[in-house]
Order: sequence, then C-alpha cells, then structure tokens
Amino acid sequence: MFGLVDCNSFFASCEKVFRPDLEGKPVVVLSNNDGCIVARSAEAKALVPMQATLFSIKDRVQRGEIHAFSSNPILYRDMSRRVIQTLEHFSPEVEQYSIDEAFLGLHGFTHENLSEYGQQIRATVKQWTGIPVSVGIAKTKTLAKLAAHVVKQDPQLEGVLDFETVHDLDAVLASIDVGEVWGIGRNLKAKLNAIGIKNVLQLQQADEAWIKKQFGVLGLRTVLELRGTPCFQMEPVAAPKTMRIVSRSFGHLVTELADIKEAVATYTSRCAEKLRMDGLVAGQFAVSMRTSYYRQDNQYAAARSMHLDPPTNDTAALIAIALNLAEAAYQPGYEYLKAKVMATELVPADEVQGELFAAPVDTEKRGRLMQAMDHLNSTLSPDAVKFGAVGLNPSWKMRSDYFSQRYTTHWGEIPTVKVWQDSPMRQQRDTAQSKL
DNA sequence: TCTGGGGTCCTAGGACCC
DNA sequence: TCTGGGGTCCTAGGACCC
Repeated sequence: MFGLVDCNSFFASCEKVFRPDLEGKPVVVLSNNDGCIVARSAEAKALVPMQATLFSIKDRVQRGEIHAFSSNPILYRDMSRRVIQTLEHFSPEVEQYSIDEAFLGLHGFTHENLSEYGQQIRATVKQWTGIPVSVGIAKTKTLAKLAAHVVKQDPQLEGVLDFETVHDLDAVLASIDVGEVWGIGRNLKAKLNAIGIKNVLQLQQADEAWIKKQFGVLGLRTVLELRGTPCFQMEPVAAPKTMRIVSRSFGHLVTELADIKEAVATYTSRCAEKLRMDGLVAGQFAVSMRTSYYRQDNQYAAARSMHLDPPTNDTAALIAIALNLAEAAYQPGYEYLKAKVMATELVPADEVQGELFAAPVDTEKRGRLMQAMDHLNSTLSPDAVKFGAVGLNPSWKMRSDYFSQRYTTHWGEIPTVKVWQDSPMRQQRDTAQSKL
C-alpha cells in the first residue's frame, strides 16, 4: 500500500502559519517577479483563478480583500523539510516527490486501520508544522494520488481517503475527469477525449495493447496502476540531478549588455552554489536570453553553450565562461525579458579525472575559497560574499513587492510571541521561572 | 496591463558498430 | 536476382510533473 501526503495550498499555507490573523481569509502567493498567482488558500480559490495576473486582482489586494505575498522559496523549502521530517515518524519509507508532496510506503501496515493512521499523520503534521495536508491511500502511487485529489474535493472526508475502504470504487473513478490522472496532461487528455475516453474508469478499462501502441509504455503503466498493479515503486533515495537551471524574468525590460551580464553572473553564482551543494560538477554550460513571448514584434531568443573540460563548479570559472556566452548571444536593439543559465552533463565532483596538461591552477585552493564563500553565505546571509560581476545595485532585479518575513530561515526575523501581563501564558512562564 | 521557475522521462531517427 | 540481424549512442523534440 502507498500513501500520498499532499500539503493543501502549500505556499499560501506557509505564509498563514506565521500570520494567524489571516485565518479564514483569502491568501494568494505570487510567482517570481510578482507576475501571477501560483498558490491560493481555500478561501482564495473561490475568488480568483490559478495563474490570474496580479494586475487583475490588484484592486482587491489594495482594498485588503485578498492578501497577496511574493514568493519566498527559501521559507517554503524550510517548511517542506519540516513536513518531511514529521512524516518520517510514520513510515521507514518516505519519498519526497515535490516540494509539497511525499509518498509513504505503507507495506506491512495492512493490518492496521489505514484511514485512522492517515488521520494521525494529518493531525501530527498540522500540530508540528502548522501545515494542513490531505492523505490518499491506495494500492498504487497513481491511485493514491487520485485518492488525495478526491479528498480535496470533499470536505466530508476530513482529509483522508483509503480507496480500499470505498464500496463502489468504479462509481468514484467514473466521476473523475481523466485529466486528473497522474501522467495525463493537457495533450494526452485531448487525445483521450477525442476517442471517447473522458473519465478515469474508461481509461482503466481501455485495451492494454491499444494503449501501449497509442501512448507508449508510460500510458500502459498508468492504466496498469489504475487497475491496482504497481508499476512505480518507492524511491526513497533521490536520484542525482542531471541538470541545474537558474532563470529569472527581469523586473523591467532590459536593453543593455552590461545589465544582462550582471544578471547572468548572478544566476551563474546561484547555479554554481547549487552544484556544490549537490557535490556535482558541470561538463556543459549554457546561457540564453529572450524577449517576451507575448510581444508580436521585435522578438529575439538566443542560446550559446560550451563544453567544460575539466568539468567544474567553481563560481569564478563559470562566471568567466558565462559572460563570454552572454556576449555571444546578445544582439543590441532588443528589449530583453529574461535570461537563463543551465548546467548539464553533471557528474560527481569526486569522480572527475585530472587533466594531464592542465594549467597550474591550484584547484584545491579554489575549492577552499568556494567552501569559505558558501559557509559565509549560509551562516550570515545569502549574499554576504559575492563576486563583483554580479553588480552592486542591479536595476534589472525582479519585483518582490509583497515579501513577507523570512521567519524560520533568518535569525533576524524569527517569529516572536508576545506575552501579556496577566495572560495564562505569562503566569505559566513566571511559575516555570520561579521553579528554575 | 500582465502573463513564473525548475525539473525528468520517453521516442524517433540518424549514425555507427559487429 | 537479391542483397541480414541485432545492437548502442546521441540529439531534438515533445510529453509530463510540481
């Protein structure tokens, strides 16, 4: 048996944890650059569609009817880590599937009442982290995901559904749109609809050979999973990354090469940092930039890449390469919206072969420099030490006008609890102190 | 007016091997 | 006149996920 634990409205819930005054109020979290909505609290779901632009709700934000927050990824990652750590108390097999979802291996738990267990999980995560979750339980990962989807639609289920306890599962599956199935995206849904497959039950009962031919092995696996035959196992150990990307839209359109180079150097620094955290080095590095897709005229996009021999994760080396690539890709006369750097052909840093005729660069010394930088930046503040190429006061910086506090991820912004003179909490504290 | 960021997997087709 | 079988590796593109 598999469990799927899915955090409800995850980013919005993270913001709410630290703002109890927003309980019951509509909260949305914006994409990078405050562009559009990427997360909505339950209250906000009734008011605004996903991916609505900030612009389209700005009036209501200003009037205080909707509470908007800029994206705070460091906080969300920290909260995610806390949720996963909590889940590890409930199963020896926990696979973090995304920032807000995890599979739990429930093999050997079959004798227990899994619905009750799910309730226990839900209550504990809520108490320890403040994050509300939904739990789906079933014989396969695909079904567990579907169960969690059903849970979110029906408040009467109180956050947990074990498909094994459903009397008429066919009826439930027949009521779910085929596009909700894990692995069926927009295109496959259209293709399935065109041949009359509209709900999950129809897909589950489709002919195997025909599905294999039409939709390949992934399609076949999905159908088998819907029938209760596991094709996807637990993968508790994360596979090593195969690529690392850093890309951002600019706060406003950029025309100057100098600005683009600052942005590219900044993204490259971040990318190199990620590589070092992963213990990986890149054998290939690419830089790209483009104008807005939404403009009709004056469109431009370009990418340049370079082989790295030997592979590296050294920020200075990568910045030097990235700046050359940026210069090569840049064409004057365009208004650029976005730049991107991409590291690929990643291999473990300790498996790199030395170069026989390499220039006498002291790689060990450089490694220590990077270590020292990473240490300062992780303990002091994310940009305590940086390379000059990233610029001092970037004009292209993305918009982040609704940023909340960094709460659990910055010493200066740790939440505080006020204790009033005659409150029970104050009395408790005084008692505790006198005992001490 | 404004419209995000970061990933993985599979397939098809060409080049090449014995 | 007819001219095999069985592979691997690489790349581009398309699909999916959150």
